[in-house]
Amino acid sequence: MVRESSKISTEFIQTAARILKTLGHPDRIKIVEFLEDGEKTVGQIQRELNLLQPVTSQHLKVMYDRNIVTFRQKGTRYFYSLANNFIIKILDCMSEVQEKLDSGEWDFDFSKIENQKEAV
Amino acid sequence: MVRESSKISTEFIQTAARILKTLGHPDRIKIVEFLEDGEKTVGQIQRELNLLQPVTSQHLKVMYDRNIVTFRQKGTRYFYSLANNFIIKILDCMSEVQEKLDSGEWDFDFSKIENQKEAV
DNA sequence: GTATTATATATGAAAAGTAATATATAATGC
DNA sequence: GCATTATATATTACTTTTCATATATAATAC
Repeated sequence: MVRESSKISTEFIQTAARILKTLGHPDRIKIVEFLEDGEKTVGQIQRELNLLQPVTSQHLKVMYDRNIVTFRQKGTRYFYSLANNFIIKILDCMSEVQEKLDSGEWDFDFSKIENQKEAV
Repeated sequence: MVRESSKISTEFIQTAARILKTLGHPDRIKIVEFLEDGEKTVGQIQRELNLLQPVTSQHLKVMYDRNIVTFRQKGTRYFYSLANNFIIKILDCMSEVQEKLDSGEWDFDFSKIENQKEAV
């Protein structure tokens, strides 16, 4: 459970950075969390998150291009699902952190980073 | 170890997105990984990653603003260190995934997402 | 006090990401 | 075939990020 300081490979760092960056959007986190429940159509996702259809498709396309989600097509429906275990790991990680925060075991100064104007 | 599907709160999603996005840069992942070893000065980080000094400071400033790193000043030296446990969790997560990939237990199509031109 | 070292800040250009509007495509129901 | 439904793609304006160059600041060594 505790990290052994085995260096992360350069190759994996590239990939990980790409994935973390892509998941660094609230709606995309919500989408993958929703998909953890099982495959969903674009319409289901759109309604669940209250997004515009093209925006939903755009997020899914970006995530498909980066190997975060995959899909199967059935008629006019596209059923999207999570493409790999890394994503599930990240979701697990977020859940664990949320629990620690909820239980008060960890503290986190949300105010410090939210709704903050970008720098550099 | 297996995720209980307790919804992640909207508030935390905002924060998590911010953090994931910020860590979504190869050099920044390398920096936090280096910091896991203990606090480091800007110069140490710069030399370790072979970056320009202002670029190093810029990365550190962005991460400071988003509560990923913190620092103490001693003379002209700034000693940076990790600011919270969430970051360590993410590093753990990446290590675990790397191990699974190395061991062949998991497979991941790196080619699919690397050096790829952006889409929308 | 002058030079040097360590680091921060300012600025600007180029690249990437975001979100909206409009349009295309393709399957389905009638 | 025609309308409808589900989704993708194109385009564009806007915002943010990234990286480099230049400069400022402040402590230290001499």
